[in-house]
Amino acid sequence: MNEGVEWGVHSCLNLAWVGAESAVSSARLAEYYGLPPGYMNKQLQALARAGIVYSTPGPGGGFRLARAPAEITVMDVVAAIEGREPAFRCAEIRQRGPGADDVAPVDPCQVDQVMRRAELAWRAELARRTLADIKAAVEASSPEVPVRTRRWFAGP
Amino acid sequence: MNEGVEWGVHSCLNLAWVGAESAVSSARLAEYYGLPPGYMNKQLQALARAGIVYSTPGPGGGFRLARAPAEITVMDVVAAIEGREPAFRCAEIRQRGPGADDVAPVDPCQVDQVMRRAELAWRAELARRTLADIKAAVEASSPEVPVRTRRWFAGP
DNA sequence: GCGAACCTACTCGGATATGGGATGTCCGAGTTCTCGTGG
DNA sequence: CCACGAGAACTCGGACATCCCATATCCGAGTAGGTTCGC
Repeated sequence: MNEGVEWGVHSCLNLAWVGAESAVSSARLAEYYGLPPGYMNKQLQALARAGIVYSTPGPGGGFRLARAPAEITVMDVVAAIEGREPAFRCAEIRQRGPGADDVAPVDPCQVDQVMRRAELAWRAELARRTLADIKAAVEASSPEVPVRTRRWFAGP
Repeated sequence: MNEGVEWGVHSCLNLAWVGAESAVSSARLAEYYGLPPGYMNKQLQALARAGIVYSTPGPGGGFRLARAPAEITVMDVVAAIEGREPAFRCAEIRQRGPGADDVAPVDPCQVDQVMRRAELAWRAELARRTLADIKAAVEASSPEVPVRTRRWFAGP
C-alpha cells in the first residue's frame, strides 16, 4: 500500500489538533515528521481533490480540514490517496485461451466474488473508524498531545 | 495486488477438477488461459513452497493439489503468492522529526491499530472461503465445467 | 497623513526525473520414459 | 521373448533482463501582505 496513506492520516490528525481556523502549509506538516516537503504536498493535494481538506494559496495559506474529524472516516483518507480501484482486479483470465469455451461470460467470476467480499469487509472496517476515534484514542493515552501539537505548529 | 494471485487460484481450481491422481505441468496450466508459461511456473513454485501443491519433475510430472480443496483457503493461496507481510506497514513516522518528543513509543500507533484491524477483517473473510466453496459455486451455475476441464487437461 | 500601486515572499499545483519491485524470459539439474541391444 | 542400459525428452527450479509505477524533485501560476511612492 502507498506509504502516503500513513502521512495523510497523521497529517489530518495534526490539522484536527491545530484546528480549522488556521491553515498549515505542506512544508510545515512535512517538517513535523521529517518528510520530503514536495512529496507530502502531493498527498495533501490528493486530499484536497477529495474534498477532505481546503487549500488556500499565498502567504499565511496552507491546508485546513474541510469537515469535522467525526465526519471524516479513515476510508475517506485511504480512498483519496490510494485510489478507489479495488486492489484485486479480475482480469477475467477464464475468458482467455482454450478454456474460454467452458465459461459463460454472463455469470460472475466466483474468484472475483470472494475477493470483492473480502475487500468489502476491509473497506467497511476502515469506514467504521473516523479521525475523531483515533484522535480520542491518542488523547486517552497521551492527554498532552493536543496542546503540544498546537503549540509546535503555532511556533516559528 | 499481484496478478499472480488470480492465476494461482484459478490454477488450483483446475487442479482440483483434474484430481490429485494425475499431475499437470505448469506449461499446460498456462496454456489453458493463454498465459506466459515461465511466469506461471513461478507462481506454482510459490504454491509448492507453501505446501499447497506437490511438484514432481520429469516426464509425466507437474503439479498436484497437496490437500483436499476443502482444506485450502483462499487466504492460503493469497499468502503463498502475495506474501504474508501486511499491506500497510507502519513506518512510525510519529517518532521522527521534531514532533517525536510528543509521543511515548511504548503505546501503540493508533493509526496502525485501525489499519491492522481492517486488514484482519480482510484476512478473516479470505480464510473463511475455501477452494471447495468456489468450486461448488462454479459447478452450481455451470455443471458441465468439471467434465470439460478434466477432458481438456486429459487431451493432447 | 492617507491611499493606492507595486513588489516581494510565500503558497499551491502540476510537470518532470529516478529507483525498486513486479513482470517476463531463459537456461541448467534431475527424473522418467523410451528405444535399442544383447542374452 | 525378456532384461538391461544408454539416450532423449520432459519437468521443475532458480538465475537473469525488462518494464512500469511509486517515489522524489523541481519550477511556474497565483495570491496576500508589506512597502514605497505620490498626493
